[in-house]
Amino acid sequence: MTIALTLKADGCIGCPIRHRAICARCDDDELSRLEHIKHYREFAAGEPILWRGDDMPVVASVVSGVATMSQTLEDGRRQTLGLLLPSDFIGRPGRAVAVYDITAETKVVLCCFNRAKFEALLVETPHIASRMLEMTLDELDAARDWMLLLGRKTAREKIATFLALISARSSIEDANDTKEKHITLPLTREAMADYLGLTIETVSRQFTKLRKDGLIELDGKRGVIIADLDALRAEAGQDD
Amino acid sequence: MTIALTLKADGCIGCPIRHRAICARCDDDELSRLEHIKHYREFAAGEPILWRGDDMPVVASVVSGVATMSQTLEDGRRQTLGLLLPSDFIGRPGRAVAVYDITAETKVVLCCFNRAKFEALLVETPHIASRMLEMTLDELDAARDWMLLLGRKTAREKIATFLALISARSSIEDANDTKEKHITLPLTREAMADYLGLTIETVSRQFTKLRKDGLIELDGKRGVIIADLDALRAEAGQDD
DNA sequence: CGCCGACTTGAGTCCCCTCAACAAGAGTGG
DNA sequence: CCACTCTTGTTGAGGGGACTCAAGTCGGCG
Repeated sequence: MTIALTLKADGCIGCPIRHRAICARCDDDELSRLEHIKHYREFAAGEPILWRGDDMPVVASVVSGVATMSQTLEDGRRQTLGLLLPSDFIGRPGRAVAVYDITAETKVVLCCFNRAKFEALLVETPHIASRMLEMTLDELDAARDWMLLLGRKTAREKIATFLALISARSSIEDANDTKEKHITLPLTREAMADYLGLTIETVSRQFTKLRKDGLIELDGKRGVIIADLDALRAEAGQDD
Repeated sequence: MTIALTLKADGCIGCPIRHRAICARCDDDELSRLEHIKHYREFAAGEPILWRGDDMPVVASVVSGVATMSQTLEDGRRQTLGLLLPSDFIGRPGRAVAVYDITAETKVVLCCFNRAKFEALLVETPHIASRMLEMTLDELDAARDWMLLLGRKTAREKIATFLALISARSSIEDANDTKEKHITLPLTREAMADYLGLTIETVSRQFTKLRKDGLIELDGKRGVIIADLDALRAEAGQDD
């Protein structure tokens, strides 16, 4: 809710997501135009960022932290539709009202753009429009891959897939590629269950089983040491 | 495999998907440029259109018929990722190799464009690029809605959702809005099972149960009479 | 007529869910 | 420092919904 003061001078140069986000292909001129309509917002872990039905005066890029996008049935059954990691985009051009809930799972910093002004830029600057299309197509592929997991994979395969995913994601940041890999889960058991289409108890049981089978070790609530990444990937049930 | 001769003179004017497909916003000039790089292809019911790993020299719009996009695990478990109905787009700009299988479920006619030439048009004509982005965002929403179904809905809710979907889709074409609504399923039981993340037996059993509960009547293998659409929608488990 | 594919129905099993109790921290305040 | 609470996670027992395996039905077609 408070303005983030963590990014020095708020400059796009030196921004951690400068080369991966919606602005990735912008030249200096385009970047300065974006810079004029942007502002940062920060959310605490667990804080709702957006509810379905809310007005969306802004679109945004995730600068740091992890958020989730989810959808809920009348009786409370919830399905997380995707993780929102640094450089991911929130909001849809041309849409004034949110259709999904967005929740900060850790402390999250967003780089927000006034929606109307962003839409104008989208029309005027092909570099933003082409990047927008590319990112949307990537998200579509990710959503479709997740449909296979939700529709067809077993609980064990789901957990293994998730761990392999987090492992791959954290490799981008950490360069240390030792055999035994330590990762920090960005989600609670409940958030993982919502993401994987399981219950919290099943998630917990599968973690225990993978530990007893020697594939992983647990280090507190959020720490996981992946003892054998290849074996874990084999458990994930690859597509043909 | 054979060139379609069903569309008179192959003209875009009078094309059944002229105002819904990727070309929806094109002016006369843009349309004639598309017209120069297009050709029709026809596939029989059950025929594979594309396998994962195939080269994709073309992108295409579905002109008529129903195709499915699916993904398969090593051991054969298959998940359909989406229906491809008239006006839907096949292929991804910038991608030379297919990542999903595409199968004709009924006789299908495609309007194909050379991929390289289409990509050039995408850069040059903003009307195509903006429509492409809009269609991709719509597909992303549809995929996310389906994730809720796959992850959280019961078999009965899945079938009810599917029937309501087909009913809504066929309403666009048929104007007759009688109380008792007759629809023709575009998929076999097996294809429905793949789409809904179920087995063929469970699909069959749920159809029988809905019939015994008086919500639908069955008319041969492919015909369904929806006795009470509102009740069916209530069974579909709406989101909040 | 007989075959074939698509569909239905039945019996039994299993994976995951539900309900419940318990454990392990992390704060909080006296 | 410790008692207390609250949140988060683990583990157990039992049940149910969907799956597996198997047999039977139906309609279309050569």
